[in-house]
Amino acid sequence: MPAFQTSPGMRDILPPESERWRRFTDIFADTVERAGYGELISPLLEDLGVFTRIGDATDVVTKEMYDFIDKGDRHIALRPEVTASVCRSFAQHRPTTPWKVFYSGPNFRYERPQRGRYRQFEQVGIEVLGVDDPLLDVEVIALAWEFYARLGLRQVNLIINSLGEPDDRARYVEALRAHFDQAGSALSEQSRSTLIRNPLRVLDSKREPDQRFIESAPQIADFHSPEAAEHFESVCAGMSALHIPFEVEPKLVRGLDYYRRTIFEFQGETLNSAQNALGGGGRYDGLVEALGGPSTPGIGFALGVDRTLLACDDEGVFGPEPTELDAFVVDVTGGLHATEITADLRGAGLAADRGYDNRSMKAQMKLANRSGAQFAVIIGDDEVSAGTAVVKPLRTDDEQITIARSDLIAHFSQDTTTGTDSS
RNA sequence: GUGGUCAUAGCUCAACAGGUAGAGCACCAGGUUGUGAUCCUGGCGGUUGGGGGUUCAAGUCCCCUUGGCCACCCCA
Repeated sequence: MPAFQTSPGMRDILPPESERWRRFTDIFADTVERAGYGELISPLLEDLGVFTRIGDATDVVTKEMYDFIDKGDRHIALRPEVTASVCRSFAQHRPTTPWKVFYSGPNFRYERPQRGRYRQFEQVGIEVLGVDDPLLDVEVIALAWEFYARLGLRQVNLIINSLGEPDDRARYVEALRAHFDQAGSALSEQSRSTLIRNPLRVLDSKREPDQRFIESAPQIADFHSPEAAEHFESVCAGMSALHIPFEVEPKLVRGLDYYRRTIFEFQGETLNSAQNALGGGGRYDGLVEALGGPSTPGIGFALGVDRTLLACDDEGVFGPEPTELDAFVVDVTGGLHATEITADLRGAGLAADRGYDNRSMKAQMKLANRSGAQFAVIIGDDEVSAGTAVVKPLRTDDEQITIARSDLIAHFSQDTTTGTDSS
């Protein structure tokens, strides 16, 4: 056992898995940049107050926050999510609207880790501030949908709901409270304490005794104001126009208190664990104001990288891809020639690696094979005295050839431009 | 935070009812006097997560501790 290991819920992402992570964020960035979103790079640390605005009834704020006092007596927290930071940034810089941004990076929540749930976890997401249009809701959801499609994921279920305007939501919460109060002690103990803090969340309970009360609970749709109902109808109509399959789930409430009106969640069909939420989001029209900015509508989503990748594993899509090398230089004359040749190849824009420590030819050829390189470039005493190099194909049965050292770069440049074009 | 379960070589696992640790893969070296991916041979590698206890004897039983996983909770 090593002297040190990662602390709970933290882990190293090693190659080749890390390459897949980067490709994941690259594809995400490409997807949303084509829709007019620009990247916002915001701090991992914020004033604690930025996050307490998320809502004091959410566990994310009350018990999962990593916070500390810094040397200047400021109360600082590691971000548990990014939406609040985006709104803080908007309130601080007052960019012109619509402000369409995306982000990717780590977030921190102090929870008990398990598969698909870590204390440091990666999310990608987008946020749009300053637009009330329900067709923006459609665009936002559709971009997530498109991203899943680009990864190759097929077994993803989209569920949506509307929490109504703040007043609708408040009336609904009271109705729920009254409903569950009737149940009295028949309700599970945990749900009874949840009921005091946040009646909406009782709908999330998976405990058996609660189920029949959840079944018979009032429906949010009955509390929608005409405006909220119209907004939601437009969202559904837009989704249908794009032929994106979705399901309206009246019991979907989501965890963060700032949500208003449209909310949605993507669930992985193949993930039968409790951590099946691949991503989710919704409208949070009051959040910028709560952070000291002007009254501004907002909507966005966040997608969990870990869980999405787990779903990809289950579907056998978007696997790690081995790094591609054009050449691996085997030099059994001490290594100085390999130093020159790899530098030349790399300088010409080719991908080249080499063996070290002047190991035996057999050992270096094994490395060459394992490296995934297309060709081995072999330098021995004969080649040095003749001023040549041996080029041996490693992926085909073609014969190796001997060419002049001076022709090496030209040979490879030609071969790779006419050869495998992976783009 | 609560409950359950597990922890043996770098990885995946084995070791009858307590008797002093083994395989496959990986890695290294040879078989092939310059040439990998196959095959054969050999080698490296573990104070059995850590600490304490019971016993003549503990990977195996008991307690504590650390960590993983699962469920609750919550969410990505």
